Amino acid sequence: MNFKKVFVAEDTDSNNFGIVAKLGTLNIKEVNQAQYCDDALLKIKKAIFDKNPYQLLISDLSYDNTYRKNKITTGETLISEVKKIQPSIKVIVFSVIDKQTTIQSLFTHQQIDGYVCKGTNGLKELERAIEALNNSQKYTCPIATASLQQKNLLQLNTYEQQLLQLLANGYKQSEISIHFKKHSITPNSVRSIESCLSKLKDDFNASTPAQLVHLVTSLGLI
Amino acid sequence: MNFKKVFVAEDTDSNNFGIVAKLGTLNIKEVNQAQYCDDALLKIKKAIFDKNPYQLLISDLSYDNTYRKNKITTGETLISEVKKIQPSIKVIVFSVIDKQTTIQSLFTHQQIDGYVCKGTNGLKELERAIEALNNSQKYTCPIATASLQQKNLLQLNTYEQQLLQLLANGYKQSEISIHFKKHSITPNSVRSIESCLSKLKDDFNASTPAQLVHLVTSLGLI
DNA sequence: AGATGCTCTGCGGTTTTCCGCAAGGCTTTG
DNA sequence: CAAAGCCTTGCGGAAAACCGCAGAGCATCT
Repeated sequence: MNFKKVFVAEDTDSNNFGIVAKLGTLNIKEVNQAQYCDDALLKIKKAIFDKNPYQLLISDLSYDNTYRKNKITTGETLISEVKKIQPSIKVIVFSVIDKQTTIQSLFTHQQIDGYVCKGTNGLKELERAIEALNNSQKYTCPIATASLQQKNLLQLNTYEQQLLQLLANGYKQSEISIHFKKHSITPNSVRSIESCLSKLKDDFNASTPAQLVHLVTSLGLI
Repeated sequence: MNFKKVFVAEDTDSNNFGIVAKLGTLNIKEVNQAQYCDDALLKIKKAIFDKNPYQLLISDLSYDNTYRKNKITTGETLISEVKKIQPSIKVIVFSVIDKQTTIQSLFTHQQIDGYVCKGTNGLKELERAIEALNNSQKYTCPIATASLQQKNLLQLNTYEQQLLQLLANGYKQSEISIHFKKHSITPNSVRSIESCLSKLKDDFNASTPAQLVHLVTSLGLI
């Protein structure tokens, strides 16, 4: 089976134009696009209604919603909504994000069929992904694969994330303790919070709370 | 004067393809491109040597240098090097970055002619920029203009940047003091460092050093 | 020259963080 | 059931950060 009708959801017009132009060279008859998730969903709905649905959705993850109020604001939500009305559609995510957790979550929770990182060879990888899907295979580009395979040493559980988030928001250890008690999150003694932070500083090779927060912030872990 | 020969330096192929395709629709005869700064400089040199130089350079700012060792790694350096060998060339920067300091610095130190932020309407803005340059005007897209016009309340001087950088790198106040003394940066007493941090926390509405570091990190100020 | 204002600096006391220690609770193991 | 192991918690002392105060140094103004 070869894709004949593909939809591209991507807000940045230079990227959008580039993807659509590339798909034009791949013997795909019909390529349409939207720069907003709401538009994308509408057009995909319309195609179903017209009994000529899209076979493949290529979607970005983050969208600029500054100048328009959109119901759907992220690629993940768009994919979820599209799958509700058309479960059979194939989905490739095309994004700059190469975070292990993000990619994993999309394959697990949204059952996407491919993940390609934008970059120097993004379009070439996208072409490979489409080929793979044509052969009923899933596809992850090399960068995404590398990310998925790396040992997740630097990953935070929910408790650690909450703790660091509060720390980053200016809470003192004693205030974090109070907050945890109020929300029944355990352990919640000041001593335990101290220990956890001490362990995290060890893990991340940080010598101060400030450095720890700097690291997890730049790594996008909180 | 209308541009006949334009060079595009942009590492992400989907963007690159999009820009080149767009320029193709704008009655520009010759458009060439590179995905690495070193290549870009080489090709621009070659064009001068062939007595058929480029009239306009459209360049990104950040380049992926993971899989190749390049001499020139940033757009700013590329522009600087290109201007050395061809001062008359016009330059438009096309980047996602919308930070006031970055944009200002490029107009001041590199004498660029236009700045366009990638985004929903990036390509349209790029077209306007080219038009403006054709009329011997400089151009900044609306997003960049907005960024330039906003009061720079949240901006750091060199001293503050250095201080916060050290803090983010795990230095204690006493260690920062020692470091400043070693590098003859004043004021360098622990008390002065305390005061400066206290003032910064006030400015940024932060109650702990950790929160302060979180804020300046997410705002991209360090 | 003296008065004024400013920043930088050191001191001392309070608050917060850090860290080892030991008691209590819970589960696992023999 | 007791022994062992692990986690949680509180305590106490050391280290670091915080903050007001006052003196020193320097430039400006009268």
